[in-house]
Amino acid sequence: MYHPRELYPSLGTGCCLGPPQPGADSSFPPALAEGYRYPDLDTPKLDCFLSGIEAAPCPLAAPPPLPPLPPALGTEPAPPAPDALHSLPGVSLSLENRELWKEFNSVGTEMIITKAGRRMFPACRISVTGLDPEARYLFLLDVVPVDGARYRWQGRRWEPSGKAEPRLPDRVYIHPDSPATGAHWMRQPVSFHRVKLTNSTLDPHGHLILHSMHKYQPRIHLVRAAQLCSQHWGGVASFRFPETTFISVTAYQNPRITQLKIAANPFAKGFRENGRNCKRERDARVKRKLRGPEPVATEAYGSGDAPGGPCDSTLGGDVRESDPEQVPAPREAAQAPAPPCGGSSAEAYLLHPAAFHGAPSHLPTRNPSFPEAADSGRPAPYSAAFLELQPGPGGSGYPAAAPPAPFASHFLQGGPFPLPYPGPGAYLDVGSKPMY
DNA sequence: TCCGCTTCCACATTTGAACCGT
DNA sequence: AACGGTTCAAATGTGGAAGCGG
Repeated sequence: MYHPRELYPSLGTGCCLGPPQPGADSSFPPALAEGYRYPDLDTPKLDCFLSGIEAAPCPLAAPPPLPPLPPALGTEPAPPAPDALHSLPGVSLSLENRELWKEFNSVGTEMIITKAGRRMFPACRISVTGLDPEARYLFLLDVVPVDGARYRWQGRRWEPSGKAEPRLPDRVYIHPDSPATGAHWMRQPVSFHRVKLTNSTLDPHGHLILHSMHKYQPRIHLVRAAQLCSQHWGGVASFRFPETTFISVTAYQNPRITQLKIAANPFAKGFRENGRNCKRERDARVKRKLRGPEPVATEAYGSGDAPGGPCDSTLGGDVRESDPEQVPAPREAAQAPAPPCGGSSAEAYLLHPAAFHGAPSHLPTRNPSFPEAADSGRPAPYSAAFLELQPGPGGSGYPAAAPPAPFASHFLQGGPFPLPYPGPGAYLDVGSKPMY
């Protein structure tokens, strides 16, 4: 485990990362800050994100660089701990399903992206320790490009193939339990399994927008927030797990990844060797179609789960069955009274309909009046909309496909703040990168 | 025009939430 | 209120067609 103070000694111990406080000096050019603002929003409406966050004693003007990302996929064993940028002393995160991620990473993880949005699998499943049980925090996730290259599958491995596409607006997924107390977050693992990835630059749902055939790195951000709404800032911790690096694709390139996904993802059960959608079954269906209707005999295979049958699974691994991510908890678990974050892992997230999917389309965007959540840790059942920040007239100054910058850079660079708070489970655009 | 790469879409199947009746 | 069955939306990878550029 890397301690943040070791990674970022420049932060010191008394410095919190945060937006410029009222009256505080900031090196952020006012003109540039202006570029982040919504022309159609009244300033007071912006006061709804990260409100009540405790004042940072020492806002920083420039972000410290993250350590270099790992080299090519699968070429080097991932370090056992996340890299972190962090002003929350003592807080540490660990990747719950790290073994599964490592398995994918050893092959070269690929994530499907579609216009409608596709979930990540494996999902980031995090356990956190060291939080103040009484304080409240937000959990965020974003995905940043690893390098400035576009990749191509060369039959056996991924290789850089030219320059990356211009970087898209950054969007941040806000965990629907946010904000919740430290005790709440530490009670059980925090799952981001409902995060969706899309390649649609005009995506209206707020999914995280990625380019196909590019390498990305998910990051987890923890923000201390005393209340839901405030103009103050209480510290941030950003983590990334090198083994979660992936290449976005619109169709799987590496058949080994396909096999792993089918074997590990319960929704792909039908494609396993004993599934009715396995290749053998599909071929048989095609033949039956060509020959015309005839008595269907597929039931002879039974449920497909019977051991020793003609389609015995050879992929259903031990890891998968023991991994809570692949094995949904019994339905009773979801029905039983559970703590807000889900006494039984991800099941609790099912208590927050639509929240993980970002903002429902019928909800107004840029909701300025997100309901104050009582300290029950239970967020409102619906999220507000995501927000999209366009580059301002001053220009962002970011090169296309720039190397990943710390999430906190948005704040560290002095603005814009406060960000509009789109509500838990929604996505927040903090992008300042030119789209084209 | 051809070819290769990439994207898109319909499809069958599985899962789980919602609904309804008992 | 609890339970069980049914329905339906959402999720999965597949495979072929379409689009695009060299």
